[in-house]
Amino acid sequence: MKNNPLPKPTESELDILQILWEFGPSTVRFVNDQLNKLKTTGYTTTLKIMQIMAEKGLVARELSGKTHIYEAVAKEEATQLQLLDRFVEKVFKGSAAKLMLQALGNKKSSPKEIKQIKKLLEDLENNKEL
Amino acid sequence: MKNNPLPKPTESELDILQILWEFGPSTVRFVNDQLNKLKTTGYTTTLKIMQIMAEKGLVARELSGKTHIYEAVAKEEATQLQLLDRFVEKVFKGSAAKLMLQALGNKKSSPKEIKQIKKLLEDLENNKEL
DNA sequence: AAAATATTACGAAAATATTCGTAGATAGAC
DNA sequence: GTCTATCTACGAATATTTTCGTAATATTTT
Repeated sequence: MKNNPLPKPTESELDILQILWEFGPSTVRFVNDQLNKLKTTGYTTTLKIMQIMAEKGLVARELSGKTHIYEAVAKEEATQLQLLDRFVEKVFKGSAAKLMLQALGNKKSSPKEIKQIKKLLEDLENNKEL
Repeated sequence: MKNNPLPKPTESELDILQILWEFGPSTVRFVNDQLNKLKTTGYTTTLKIMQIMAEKGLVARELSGKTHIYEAVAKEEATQLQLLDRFVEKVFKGSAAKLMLQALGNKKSSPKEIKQIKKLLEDLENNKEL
């Protein structure tokens, strides 16, 4: 029994995962309709990518009548974290702090979000271990 | 006179930019040697990518004797920010706060870095505009 | 100057990702 | 049943990125 880590999704695959995360198990038709709110994509293109994702194990599918229902196997937080690690490594040479300083300094965050982050920082300061 | 925004660098291009940012203007030979500390890459491969980067405007080059000296045109902070924007959009659907919560919760940051971030957050709270 | 060494230019091959046409299968409407 | 709409499978075409072989040019060594 294989237990390989899931591969890094490509950009198109990530678009599809976002939809499956948001709406739960879906048909290709539904996913394609959602995708087309952002960019035009042919039905067979979406189908093909979802088939590839199934081969890679990023999604699972189950037959329901004549159509397949696709479900994300890659979990949202785990995938985000995997991509974040890579991104920090590649772009910020491993310095998550530098990333955050740039993100905070240049993006508007709501006061509520800022409070949330401050609280987390205090927790981090008090509790060296998390 | 053109003033187009610089294109998003590919992964290999980013590896090269990191070296030029760190060491300043360099020859292909030097960049390739540095790259080979991370992964094996043939000299002509590095040369080709740097030539493409010059076409795109990501780097500039100047002849010095027989060799070219390449220099980053894309600035480090601006490039990081450009990539960060894209990344937040694609992976976190635009929520920088969510990204930071994940990054803070899962990465170790030094106390000094945490203080730095806290200070920035206070500035953000006091001064709605930055 | 000839030989050895290092560099650039060019283009093609390989690897990866994306797009879509076409054919065949299935389900529902008539 | 037959017709129509929808879906899947398959493979090929396109696009992008990465890799590298080869030839031409220039520099250094002997």
